[in-house]
Amino acid sequence: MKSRIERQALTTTSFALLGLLSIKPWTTYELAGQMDKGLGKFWPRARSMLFKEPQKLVALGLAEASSEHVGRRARTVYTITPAGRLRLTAWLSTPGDGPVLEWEQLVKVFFAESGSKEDLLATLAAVRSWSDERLRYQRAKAQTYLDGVGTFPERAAITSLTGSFLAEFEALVGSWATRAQAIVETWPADIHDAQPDRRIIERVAKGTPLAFDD
Amino acid sequence: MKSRIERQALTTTSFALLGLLSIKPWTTYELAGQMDKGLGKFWPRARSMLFKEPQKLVALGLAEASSEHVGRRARTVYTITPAGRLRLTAWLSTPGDGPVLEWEQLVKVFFAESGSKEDLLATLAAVRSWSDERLRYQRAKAQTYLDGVGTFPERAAITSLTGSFLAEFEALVGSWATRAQAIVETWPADIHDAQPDRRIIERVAKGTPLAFDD
DNA sequence: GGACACATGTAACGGGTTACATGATTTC
DNA sequence: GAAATCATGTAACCCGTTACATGTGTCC
Repeated sequence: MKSRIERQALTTTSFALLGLLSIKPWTTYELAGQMDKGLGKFWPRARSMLFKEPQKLVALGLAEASSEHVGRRARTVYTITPAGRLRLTAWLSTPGDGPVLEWEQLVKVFFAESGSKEDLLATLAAVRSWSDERLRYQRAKAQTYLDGVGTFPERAAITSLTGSFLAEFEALVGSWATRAQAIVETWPADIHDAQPDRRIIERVAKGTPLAFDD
Repeated sequence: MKSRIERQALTTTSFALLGLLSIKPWTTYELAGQMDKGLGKFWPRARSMLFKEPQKLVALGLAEASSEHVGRRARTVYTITPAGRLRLTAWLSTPGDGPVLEWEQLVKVFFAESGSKEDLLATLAAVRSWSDERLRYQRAKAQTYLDGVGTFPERAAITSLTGSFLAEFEALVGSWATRAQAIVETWPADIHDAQPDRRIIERVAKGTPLAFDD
């Protein structure tokens, strides 16, 4: 009979951490930083997860923990084991799930008829701000690579793929919001009376390059 | 001292259900169907949630439940109350969270160096399939509106906004995958040796219209 | 030497998932 | 009339969150 820990299946979160460890050893705090900067943009998890998960990896022999000291306070550094690398490689050869989007603001847009036109415009403005801020960050990060001061230059081939997706996604969110704002402006105060823009529906139906134009 | 139920704050999931009820009364099963078709694309939840949440709404007086019978089996129909409408309207005037993306396949791309080039190309091919399938669905749905047989024609002004975002997002995912495939093809078998494409990084840094071109 | 940001965790709770169970309806 | 599919739920489990607690450098 297997112990509890052994039975637990590894989650995508486990592999995300294992993947980071495959790059170099990290303290838990550094791991959290990586989550904010890169990985967390497409696999977001709370900080506290990053304290629990590595312990599971250690219990399974996929990582090792070592204690360091800062003053009289301890901290833990995690290192991947050969077994961990094998497990990670095996995982990469299995199919993964497609993108899952969770967007509260869009839920509010979807039910906008129960609110005022101003509410809807305010939500769209917030969407634009979100996009602007994210893009500012993403651009700055790309610039560090051009300046030769990027964090992991040896990984730039890969991270430019994921990074460019993120930038395009954030740009799409922003340009969609701008277009939506322009459309909603033309609507009457009572959203129930708004008429659909047939051109938009046609573009979706035809699959014509839904574009960043205008 | 308040009872447990009263104290529980409503979640976005609660409001999503309340929003659906604001359109018309539904059985739980129909609610689940709506999740698959529309809302679930940007607020995905398991079916079982849709049985628990409405009970909370009823306990708070925001909805009412009535029992119908099909054969000797009972089913529940939920209807929104005036208090429920007020609550929904109030919610719409508060700010919402920005998009949250969770994408396991992109995690696999991010750690592709630990796997083979074939693994990476397989993942990218799966991304394309995902995009193709979703777009097929989205296009068909848009076509029903052009044909005048859409489910809620009176809501078309709103749903064409959310629907066009979804279509553009799915198209972006697909075109990104295609471009990534082309780039990865040029890489050596050992991904560690791959050289970054400087043009991509420049485009992100400049914020130049990251486009669907090529 | 007080304030404040940075660093390092723990504990409890609950939203959400997977798995299970079973009744109706249609198909052939 | 068996099989497959649609319809309607329940229950247990756990991943992930929020809230809490406390140590360490640094700025002025």
